This record gives sequence, C-alpha cells and structure tokens, in this order.
Amino acid sequence: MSNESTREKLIDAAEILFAEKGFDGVSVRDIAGAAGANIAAINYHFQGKEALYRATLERRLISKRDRILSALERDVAAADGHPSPERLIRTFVRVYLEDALETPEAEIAMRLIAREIIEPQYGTETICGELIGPVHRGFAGILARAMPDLPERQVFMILGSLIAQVVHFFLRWRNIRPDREGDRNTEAFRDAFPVMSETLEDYLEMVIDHVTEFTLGGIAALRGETGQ
Amino acid sequence: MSNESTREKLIDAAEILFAEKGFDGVSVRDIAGAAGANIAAINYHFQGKEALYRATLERRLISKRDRILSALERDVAAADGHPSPERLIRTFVRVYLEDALETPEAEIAMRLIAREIIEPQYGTETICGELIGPVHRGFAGILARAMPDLPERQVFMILGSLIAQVVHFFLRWRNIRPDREGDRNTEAFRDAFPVMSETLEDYLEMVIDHVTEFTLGGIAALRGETGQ
DNA sequence: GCGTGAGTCAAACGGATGTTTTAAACTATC
DNA sequence: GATAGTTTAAAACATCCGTTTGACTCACGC
Repeated sequence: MSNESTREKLIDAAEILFAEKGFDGVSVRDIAGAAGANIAAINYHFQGKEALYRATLERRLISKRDRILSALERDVAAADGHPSPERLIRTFVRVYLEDALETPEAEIAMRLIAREIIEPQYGTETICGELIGPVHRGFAGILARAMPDLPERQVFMILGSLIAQVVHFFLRWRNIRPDREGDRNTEAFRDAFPVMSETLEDYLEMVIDHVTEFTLGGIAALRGETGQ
Repeated sequence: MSNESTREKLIDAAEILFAEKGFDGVSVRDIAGAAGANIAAINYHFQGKEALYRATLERRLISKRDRILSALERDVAAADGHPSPERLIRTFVRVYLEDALETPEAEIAMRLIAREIIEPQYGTETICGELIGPVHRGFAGILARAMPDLPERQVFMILGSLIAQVVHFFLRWRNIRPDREGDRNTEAFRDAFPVMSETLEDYLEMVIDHVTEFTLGGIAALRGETGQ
C-alpha cells in the first residue's frame, strides 16, 4: 500500500459517508474504518477533517463541469455554431441526469452539492467557483447566442427554471427508486410522489422528454409566443 | 414559567438551530442554552433529541399545508369551480414563496424539509404524510379539474416542474440575499448567480411572474404535443 | 553499516456529546 | 399546611469527538 493508495482510499470512503450523513454526521473514525486506514492518516494526509471534506468535493466538481460544458460545445460545433435551443436543452438535461444517476460517485457528488446549497458550509466557495459559476455563465452564453432576441436577465431565469427541474427529478428518483424498496423513508416518498417508472432507463427518458418540452414551452411563453 | 412555556421555548430554539446547522450540527446544550432552559428539560418534555427534532417539524407542516390548500380552494370557490390554470399556479407560487420567505419560522421549516429530502432521516414520514403527499394530491386534483384534457401522469410531472422552480428560487434568495452580504458563502453564491433584485418584494414579484409564465408555457407545450 | 524521511499504528489527549441521576422547587388537591 | 405530582436544576454518567503523540516499519542514499 503506497502513500497514494491510502490517501485515495480515504477520499473514496469520505465521499460516500459525507454524502450519506453530512459533515457532522460522520466521524473521522467512521472514515478511517471504511477506508481500512488509521485515524491518524486523515490528519497526516490532509490537515484535518475539514480539509478532507474539501478534497472530496474538489475531486468531482471539475470533471462534472467539463462534461457538461464540453457536451454543449460539441452541440455548437456539430451545428456550425447555430444549434437549436431544443438540442442544447436536451443535451444539458441528459448529460446532467445521466452523469448524476448512472454512476454512484456522481450521485454522491450531487448530494454533497445539494447539501451545501441548503446549508452553506466549508465547500460553498469551491462549488460556486468550480461548478455552478462556470456552468451558469458558459451555458448562458451558448443559450444567448442561440436565442439572440432574449434579454440576458431572462436567460438566467430560464436557466434557473431548467436547473431546478433537473435537480428536482434527480432527487425524486433517488428517493423513490425501486432498489430501496422496503426502506421506511423510501416508502414514505413513494406514497407522496406517484411512481411512474420502475427502471432507471424509463425514468431517464421520460424526464428528459418532459423537462425539454416543458422548458421549450416556457421559453416560448416568455418570448411572447403564447400558445405555440 | 408553566410547563408549556419551557416546552414551547425548546421547540422554538430547536427549530432555528436545526435549520441552521442540521440535526448533527446542534447539541442539546446549544438548544437548552438558546431556550434558556436546562438540558435535562429536553429529555423530560420529549424522549430525547430525536423526538424534539420530530416535534419541531410537525409543528410547521400542517399550517403550511393548510395555507396552500385553502388558498387554492379559495380560488376554486371564487371562480365558481372553474378557476383558470394561470390563477391557480400564480396563487400556488405566491403562497408558497411568501410563506417561505416572509416569515423566518417558515423559512426555517423549508430548510428542514429540504434537508430531509436530500438526506432522509427521522422526519421523512412526517413530511411526506403531512405536507408533500396532501399538497401533491390536493393540487393535482384541482389542476386536473381545471385542465380535464391532461392525462393524470402529466399533471404530476407538471407539478414536479412547478415545485422544483419554487424551491429553487426560494433557496436562491436565501443564498444571495443582501442582508447576508459580507458572508463568505453568500459572496460566493452572488458571484455564481446573477443578482437581479436587491429587495425581497422585487424578487418575489419577479419570480412569481417568471415561474407562472414559464409554467403556463410548459403546460401549453405539453398540451400541444399530447392533446392531438 | 547508519541515518533519514515518509508512512502507519495504537494509544492517549482534552473536550463535547446525549442521557441519567438526584434533589430541590413549584403547583394543585385535600 | 401537609401531601402527591409535576417541573426544573446541577452534577455526574459513559461514550464519542477531532487531533496529537511517539514508537515502529521500511525503503533509499550514503
């Protein structure tokens, strides 16, 4: 076991535990135990629990940001600089949700981010600076070029409505998904939210279609094209 | 100091602290100190920290649910049973956001709820059973009657998109609001999210208009696709 | 050989945690 | 005004917290 191995294993274990129970819900003993390491290793490889928390966040944010922005820029390039809003929105929703729902690590990162937004703690600056800010500005720029008649203010509000839906339907799947059936909390969510898909693939396609159509309709309404 | 007074003061203090720092971020000594009570009072009046947490949640949920549903039913009655979707949606957004943003206690309740959705803990059943479930079913029923051509599945998806936006713009104001200027985390959010209003009143009216128009446009788009 | 420095480990640090105990103070009833 | 029941208060409970310490290993250069 090299030094890097222990360091990596600590971040791996910490990421899962922090997402599951929050910063205060996890002890360094939990993390060290899950990583198969000694508790002193946390203060040796990092400067303490708080720095370990920040390290778990930083590791995921940049890859998520790059995946989203590069997918959008691929759309732009494929359409000779003039992609349709529909294509951009569909790509954004798909990349965001596939990334968040299909790999456990990304799902964990999403929950860490969501937690920081509700309860800003030690990772807020990292999240805003590395993920939210760049994605916001990057996507807004691309969207504004695709719809030059829209004032900038409205582009950002539309982005808000879009991201809101993506996050909402991500969390919804997390709370109603079938592989958690039997869990008391999952059952409570399934009672409150109608369960419309029993597989992730079905759910993904349905949500992508819904959010894309809904958002395009919303944009049309804001542009003044009420009706359609 | 009657018995009820101490009990109430404990819930008051606990509500604020739990929303601010989360279940694990608050100690019973913090709560007792803030309430001006003895720590033993928590285990006397409740059965422990966990029961106190549940009590703080329960107190707010029913009033929030009733406020939303009765406002919607007032719309139905005022329009002789046939309110426009626009009126229903505008009422929902307004009641939801005014309630959540204008009184500190309700804002706190919102954050407790959001926290439970990201990290289902001890209050999930209460939240789903007392607030989310009834509001979902009640609003869906009213909305379905106002738009009889929409299939039930789509009503619930529309509700998801609507609630998503309301929660998003609630949290956004929380994180960028001017009276927190100077706070490091608030500044980070203000860098990532364009700040469009400097007063709560302006922000409220702008968001209500935006979400209502956007949602109506989304519904129109969905209707156009599936109606024929 | 010896020294050096990075990495790991068990143990212990002081302090904070949720809960319980014990006793005192209050309140209502007779 | 004694009594029983309810509510508060201080102190102690055992446990857990994040962090530090100091000894130990092992690879590497000299």
